[in-house]
Amino acid sequence: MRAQARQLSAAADIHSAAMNLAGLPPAAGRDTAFHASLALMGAKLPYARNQEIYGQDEPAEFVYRLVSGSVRTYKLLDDGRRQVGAFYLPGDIFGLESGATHRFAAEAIGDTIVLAVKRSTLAALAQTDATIARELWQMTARELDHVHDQLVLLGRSSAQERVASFLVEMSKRSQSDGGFELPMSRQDIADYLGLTIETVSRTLSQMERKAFIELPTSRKVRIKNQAALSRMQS
Amino acid sequence: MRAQARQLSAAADIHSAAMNLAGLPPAAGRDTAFHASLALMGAKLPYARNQEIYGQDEPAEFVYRLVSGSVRTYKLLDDGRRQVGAFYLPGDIFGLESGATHRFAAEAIGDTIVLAVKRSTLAALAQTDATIARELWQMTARELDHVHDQLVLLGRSSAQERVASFLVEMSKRSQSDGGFELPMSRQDIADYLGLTIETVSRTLSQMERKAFIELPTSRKVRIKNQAALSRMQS
DNA sequence: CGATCGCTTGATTCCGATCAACAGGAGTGG
DNA sequence: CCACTCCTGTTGATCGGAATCAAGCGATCG
Repeated sequence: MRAQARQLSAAADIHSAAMNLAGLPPAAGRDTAFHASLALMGAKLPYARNQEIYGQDEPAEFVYRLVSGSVRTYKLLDDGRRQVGAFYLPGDIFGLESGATHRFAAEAIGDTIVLAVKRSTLAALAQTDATIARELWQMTARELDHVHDQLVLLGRSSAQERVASFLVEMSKRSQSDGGFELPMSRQDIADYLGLTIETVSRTLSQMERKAFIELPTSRKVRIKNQAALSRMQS
Repeated sequence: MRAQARQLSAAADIHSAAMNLAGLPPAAGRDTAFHASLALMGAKLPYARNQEIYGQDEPAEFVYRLVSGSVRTYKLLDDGRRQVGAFYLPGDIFGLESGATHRFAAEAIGDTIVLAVKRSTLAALAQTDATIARELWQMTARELDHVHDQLVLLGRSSAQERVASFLVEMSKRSQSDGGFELPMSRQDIADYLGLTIETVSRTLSQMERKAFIELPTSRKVRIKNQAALSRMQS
């Protein structure tokens, strides 16, 4: 994070606001005043595969908008067990905290570019602009909704249901026609769903055997029977 | 909820602001401007044991502060599986949503009294008062933190770890010296921890046999070895 | 071309679920 | 007051789904 801080200052100097706006994919509900502000104020930062963006319990200095690549957030237990909190795809905001520190660590899954904005800047904006304040709140509330769904998944669902839900979620978020790419490994998926890699792998194979999905490569998924998959979610 | 709406209007007429402020137990971090406003504007509402306060996906018209009794929020799956999202104790706020509807249902566990405040009132306040806006956001963020911990519990912890965490959490929140009361049933605990009643019961018995806790009655817990319990949490 | 990494598949184990029985209260009505 | 039922919780026996242990298979890369 020390090296990153240096990078950030450099990037802020180099990139103009206009440049930072470029290349962002359109996404529903994302063309808000808040998002616009983010783009105007942010500095582009590159992260390599598996590089830490911030650590658990680190001061939350920046908020991030994912430009390209993908990100996972997670908590680690002493004995190495890991719980992935969320995956972020291009256009997503992450690292937004109301408190002082990040409760989850964040890592780039593949090579990734993010737009980083100082939290203090947003806080100042929110102080005078009720719209910004509301959008910050809504963003946290949306995360809460998502994690609430995850609760049901982890607490009361079978392996099949978890994997089905995961595929449906990823499919939706990738607005893909004819298959989508999974940026994360089987281990990432397992740690997200509270399963083991073996169970995830087996369940996917099983779904392929039933012709609900197709796996041209291990990272590429094509849903062949959306209805069946949706029914599996429960 | 139809009957309750009538009750609310009546209560708002009857109870004065001063009356509503009475009898609230002091709680850390709760003497905020927001809480004060809540008390001033709220109407007291009584709910009987197991009575619904609001349903899942119902419009979020009110925000609640628990005066006495206790509340559980939960999601229900088609086949009857239930995931309890949280338990609320006197002094806690619940039912706060940023979106239009409640994502979890809420029920009184025992006989309960709540203070209900119109969401629109808070929204109006937040529009002009950045402090209120920030407190609403923080409240949602605190829920998010809690649910994040719950994620790790449900995704990556053993039955023993879950029950130990639950006891430690309840103990803290009940600021009890010499044991505390569990307002909720074994089924409630099981649905909160993603376990079955049998497993919860067995695990508690086991902890009692190891002399980590004492169970004078099934609803009363006394922690005899805090250190051991904390170590079990993982 | 050997080595490593990510993934899949098979065999076995084990933790928690399920099925089942029973005990202790609380509430009800005779 | 007792007899009854209902409800909640505990405990035992068995089962099953996912974890664990283990092996092997490409693909990628130095």
